[in-house]
Amino acid sequence: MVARYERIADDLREEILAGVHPVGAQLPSEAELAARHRAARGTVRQAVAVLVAEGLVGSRQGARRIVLGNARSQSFAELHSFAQWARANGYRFGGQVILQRRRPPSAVEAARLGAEEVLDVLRIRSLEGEPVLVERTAYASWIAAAVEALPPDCESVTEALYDSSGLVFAYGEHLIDAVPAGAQDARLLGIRRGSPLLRQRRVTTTYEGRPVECSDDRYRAGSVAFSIRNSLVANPLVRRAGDLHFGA
Amino acid sequence: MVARYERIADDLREEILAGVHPVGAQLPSEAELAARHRAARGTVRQAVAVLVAEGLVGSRQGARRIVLGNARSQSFAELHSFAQWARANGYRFGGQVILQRRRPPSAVEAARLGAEEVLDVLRIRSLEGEPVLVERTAYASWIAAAVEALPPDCESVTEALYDSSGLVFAYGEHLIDAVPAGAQDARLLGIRRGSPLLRQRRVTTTYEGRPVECSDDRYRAGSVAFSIRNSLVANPLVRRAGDLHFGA
DNA sequence: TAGGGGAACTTGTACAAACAAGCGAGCACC
DNA sequence: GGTGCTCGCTTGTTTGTACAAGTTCCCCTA
Repeated sequence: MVARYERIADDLREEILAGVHPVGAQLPSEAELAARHRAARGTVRQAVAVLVAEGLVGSRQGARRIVLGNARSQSFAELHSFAQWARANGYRFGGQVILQRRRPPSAVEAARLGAEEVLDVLRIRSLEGEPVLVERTAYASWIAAAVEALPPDCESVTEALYDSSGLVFAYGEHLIDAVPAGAQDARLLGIRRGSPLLRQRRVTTTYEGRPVECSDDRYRAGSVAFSIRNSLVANPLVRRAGDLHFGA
Repeated sequence: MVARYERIADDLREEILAGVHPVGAQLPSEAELAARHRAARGTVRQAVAVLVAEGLVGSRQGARRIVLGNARSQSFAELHSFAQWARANGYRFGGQVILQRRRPPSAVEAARLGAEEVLDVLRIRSLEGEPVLVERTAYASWIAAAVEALPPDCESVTEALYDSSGLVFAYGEHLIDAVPAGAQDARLLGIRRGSPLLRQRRVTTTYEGRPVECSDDRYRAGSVAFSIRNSLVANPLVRRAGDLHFGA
């Protein structure tokens, strides 16, 4: 059973992606959408809020909403799971465990995962036949056994862990920066040492807030980029119009 | 006049940051919060939604909300404006225009800005006295004159343009990846050619959806990282495949 | 013609009420 | 002991109403 507002949001999104509402155009008013879908205004507002959060639509008090983009920007799953992202975008991809062992956690890992022992896994991932990603993940000990049970060439660890243990990765914190390739990175990716890599460090937790893994993913430059669409609305500027008449 | 739900959200955020609700702990129920603040449940829900969107709090049906983090994540202003980010974090910073000229737009810029001519500005930015950022921005012609009127060592272009023209950067689309430093990058940042740089390309528009600028910012590795906190429910960040013609 | 004043429209905030759906703890039963 | 079930609590969805606040555009006036 999908919620009413989700169906309305889906309808609207589809219209936007189909070009019914081109970029820069105005969306129908809440009242009109409410009438069209025979829903209360609150429900329509909830639907539009979804699109605003996705960055597809811009909204400000008093003016009609406008269309900001027409590309589907997608979900947590894509950001978290290389496999889900690659599959959703129709890429050929693969993965291979290079090294896997239990060891005591580093100071950072101990603080993040709160574990006495972690399962350290080194994976290499490929896209369209080319190696693009070196993944170093430390799993909390309570999930280690399930990870060890996976085949070394497991395509999607996220999905495999869900199937085998019902584990759901629900929240993540990500740090993105650039680093030069180390000796091991260079060998695994087939590039020169010191080449630029896009690094994504993350900590993932379950719904209950229990930390699951702590990972350091390094992408070959040019293979992958991160995209963000955002707006002032979520974090309003402190200044207000009115300075306008006096300022310069 | 601040909205009621914003005050409630601020209160809650403050409590979380102060450690009243430590990471992993449960938040008071909506009913309790409503009683405490003498507000309707809907208002409280709106307040909590803010924190959920910020990634501070996790929420799922049936269970009490839990605290996910105790650090504020990046705001739009911080992501958009180097100066505002640096100031908010208490860093010493500076800026200097290296080159500024009008020129015809590239194909990409023409498509994104819809202009016949752009103002091309090359800026270098420093943090704690060290040069960390090379900024190449193409401004749409309708704002070019205002940009040219700014002093070459203008600290915050965003704020200066707001003061002089009432211009507000409202929406942004950002692409983040890693690239090797070119000859000019290397010279300006005082690093070796080929060193890793964290690149943030962005297009910014006004409230009306009118494109203002198209920029290519390159950070020295190690100087800056982007941080994102997300959940299964909502997240703003998306991964994109390489070979990225910007915005296509 | 330029500018001010409104009126109509549109989104934002707040309250109240009701039901649906999921979670967790405790209880009874085997 | 453990398994399954029920019940109360909590969050999710939906509707309705009222007012506040900002935008847009037309019309009237100077």
